Amino acid sequence: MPKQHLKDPVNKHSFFEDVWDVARQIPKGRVTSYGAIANYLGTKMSARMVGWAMGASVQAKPKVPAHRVVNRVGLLSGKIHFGTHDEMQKRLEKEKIKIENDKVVDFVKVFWDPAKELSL
DNA sequence: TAACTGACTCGGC
DNA sequence: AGCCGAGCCAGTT
Repeated sequence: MPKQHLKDPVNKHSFFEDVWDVARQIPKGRVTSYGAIANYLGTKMSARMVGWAMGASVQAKPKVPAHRVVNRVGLLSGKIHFGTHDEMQKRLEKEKIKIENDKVVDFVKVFWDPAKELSL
């Protein structure tokens, strides 16, 4: 993870802020994918950076619901980055999102696409 | 400085 | 239907 450099990516408008801004708009009880966010930002090929930005979301001032962001198949690929591998699942279940075998049940139903929801 | 890695995704075989 | 390789951006080694 990035050390505290002189210029904090948090205060600086960057790709991170955009990702976090979108992630913060994810409705409760819904989830989205890294690719969906990347696509909304216009960099669909860089879905990796979205996930990487999520890793940096811990330093985001307004907390970012990173637990609502999963990979394209609804797999909780980033659960290990929540301290304990149960944290992400617990948070999702708290929002009435069922998790089965580290996957989001009814992923299609709870899926929230920023490119469609926010471009209205 | 160059090479590797990663909370991803898509297309080809 | 499942496995493999390529592209992406930034930070780390």
